[in-house]
Amino acid sequence: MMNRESIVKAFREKGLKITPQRIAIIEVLMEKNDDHPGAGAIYREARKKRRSVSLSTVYATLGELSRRGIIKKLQFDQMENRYEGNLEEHVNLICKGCGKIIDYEAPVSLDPAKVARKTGFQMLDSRLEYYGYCRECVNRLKGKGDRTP
Amino acid sequence: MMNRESIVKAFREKGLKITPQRIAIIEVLMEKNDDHPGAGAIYREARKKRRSVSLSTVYATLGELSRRGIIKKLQFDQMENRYEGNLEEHVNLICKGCGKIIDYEAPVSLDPAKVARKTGFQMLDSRLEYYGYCRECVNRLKGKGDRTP
DNA sequence: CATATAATTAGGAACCGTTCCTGATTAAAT
DNA sequence: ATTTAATCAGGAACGGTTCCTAATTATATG
Repeated sequence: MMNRESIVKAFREKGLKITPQRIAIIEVLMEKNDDHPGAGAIYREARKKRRSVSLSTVYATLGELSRRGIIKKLQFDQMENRYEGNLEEHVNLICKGCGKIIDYEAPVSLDPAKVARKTGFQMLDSRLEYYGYCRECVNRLKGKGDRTP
Repeated sequence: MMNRESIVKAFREKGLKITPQRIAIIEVLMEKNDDHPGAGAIYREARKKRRSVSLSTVYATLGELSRRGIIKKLQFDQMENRYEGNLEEHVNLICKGCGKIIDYEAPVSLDPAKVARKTGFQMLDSRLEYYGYCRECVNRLKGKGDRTP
């Protein structure tokens, strides 16, 4: 995750304006990075810092950030999309119970050159996710007679 | 991918009824397995076999099949969800140009025991995807001056 | 084969996170 | 201070998916 100054600098260099709303959103992203927050949570947190932030501004800013590769957008169908600042290749462990997302560092990347040779496919970005239950949810579901949570 | 008979058998065993609509949907899934078709495509193909298939029946049947682990539902946000019969652990190479999904067999699985020991997370199912451009789209985008497609 | 019953079907309404659209506002450069 | 291009807020629109209901149908049983 970049720090606030480097993001502001990147914004200026791209010709993007530094607005109080964007500052608030960026701060939320950094403070809540471990939570992999969704647009809704970012909106609620950003409004605590500055009341005049609209949901469309949050979406616009998150779109700008992810389009420029400053953050990564994790897209889901059943669950709202989430955002993360950790751009290193890693596995996301996603809890089906509470939605928590845990970063797990592990060397599971494919060799792009080998993939291209075998299939002609040019890899750009990856999505490595395992779904299951986090420690807390496993404990919570135990004792309820739920053998296979 | 199971064959038609084994799916029909599994249906009977679960107490699910064998209807012409379901037969049509299952046949489409087997014939178009390599396409990783979405609900819309399955609906259109199934109607060719039997006119009296509704979209809601397609969704209901696909839901039944994936809930029972007979097929796997690949969920997306921007793209319609897709379904696949290949239940072996593999990587899906997903083309941003045309939506094609290529199955790539590679040993990229994590060790569930090690993950559980380090994080307490109980892994259930995985999602290993790489996004990029397939051979055809790379060729198509070349010559358009599009250096980085 | 007739009947009872539980399950499935068709069609449309509802859902909801996300995107799009507009006029009003604001930051940045000169 | 002025100009101009970009951003903001609010709400409408979107679209794949899910939910809902009455009508239909498959299956088991005698």
